[in-house]
Amino acid sequence: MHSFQPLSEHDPFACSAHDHRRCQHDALAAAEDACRREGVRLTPIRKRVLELVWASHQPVGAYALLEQLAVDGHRPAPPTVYRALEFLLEQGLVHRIDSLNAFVGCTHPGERHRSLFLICRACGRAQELAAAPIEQVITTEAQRHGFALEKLTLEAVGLCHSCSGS
Amino acid sequence: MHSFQPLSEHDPFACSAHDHRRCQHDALAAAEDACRREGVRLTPIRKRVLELVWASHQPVGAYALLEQLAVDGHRPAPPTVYRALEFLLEQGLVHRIDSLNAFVGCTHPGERHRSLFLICRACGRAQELAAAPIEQVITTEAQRHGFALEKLTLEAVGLCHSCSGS
DNA sequence: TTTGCGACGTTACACTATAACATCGCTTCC
DNA sequence: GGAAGCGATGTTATAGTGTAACGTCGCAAA
Ligand SMILES: [Zn+2]
Ligand SMILES: [Zn+2]
Ligand SMILES: [Zn+2]
Ligand SMILES: [Zn+2]
Repeated sequence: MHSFQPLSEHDPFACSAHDHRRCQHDALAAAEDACRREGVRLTPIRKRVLELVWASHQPVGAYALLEQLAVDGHRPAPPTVYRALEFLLEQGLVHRIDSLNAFVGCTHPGERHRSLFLICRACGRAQELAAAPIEQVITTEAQRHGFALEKLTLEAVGLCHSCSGS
Repeated sequence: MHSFQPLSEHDPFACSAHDHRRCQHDALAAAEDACRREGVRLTPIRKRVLELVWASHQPVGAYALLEQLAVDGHRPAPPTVYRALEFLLEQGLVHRIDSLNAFVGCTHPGERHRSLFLICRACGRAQELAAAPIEQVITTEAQRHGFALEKLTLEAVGLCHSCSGS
């Protein structure tokens, strides 16, 4: 077996039709593995932030995370949660959604990848898709202009199948 | 002849190799046309903000615009510049770069289009490319997941040909 | 003249993010 | 053991981005 638990593939927009506890649990297990493998520390705060990010498929803002942490009894200051998020970003365990100033759990931790996010403006949920085909087109286009691509932000906003009533 | 002055096509990364006064002038002329055509008012403030956005090919933040406006003698409050930007966005005269919280002049005003932005992390300049081919791929991919796409954020960060020293 | 309306002024505030420095616990090295 | 180093977190303050709410002003329609 390889070292990462593959997260179960499912449709995050299928609201009640999936066992999200399992999403959350698997994500935490995969994160433990990834950190052990990388020799970095998934400290209690970092783990708790990741758990909160995985509370749903809706990207969540840093200050919303702070409020959730406050429920635990602590009331940490902003740098605490931003440092945890920075760590999780570096380890590829969460993604930042630029168009929302929010963070969402990565569904493919441990794999080098770029992502396209489908973000429903009604329910707020986001789905992460592998951007490989699009990445190829964009890389080619960039090269045509002599541009060396490093980072890519691909975010689509619209209506998911649940919210468009189909 | 059609009603929009087509903006001159050139490479915004070719630093000193283009007459940027002309970029700026043409953009303002095209904006005048577009607003007259739409029956909306390009007021002095709106026009001045657009002119400032077009001061370079570098996306510029709202508060940087405020500082520039202050040089004119006025010192408007934030809502003034945000309202101008909102108008310019609605009219398709500027774009917002989500990954930078900044605004840049549209090089294809009056045409329905989606854009891919190439953003150089060294010189800060951005180039707007027509995203039509990529848009097609993404729309198809979204439809496969029952997702009705409405808005698209496509932003690539890297090094432009001038800054990569070639 | 009155009414309505769009644009702008003004004040205050909400939300997002980081700089700078202190503390604490652990490991390493002597 | 004690000193030094270092990563993680605590703490305080502040920077940067964006909006709500309400008032004013000028113009045009009725
Ligand atoms: Zn789930
Ligand atoms: Zn939805
Ligand atoms: Zn130019
Ligand atoms: Zn450059």
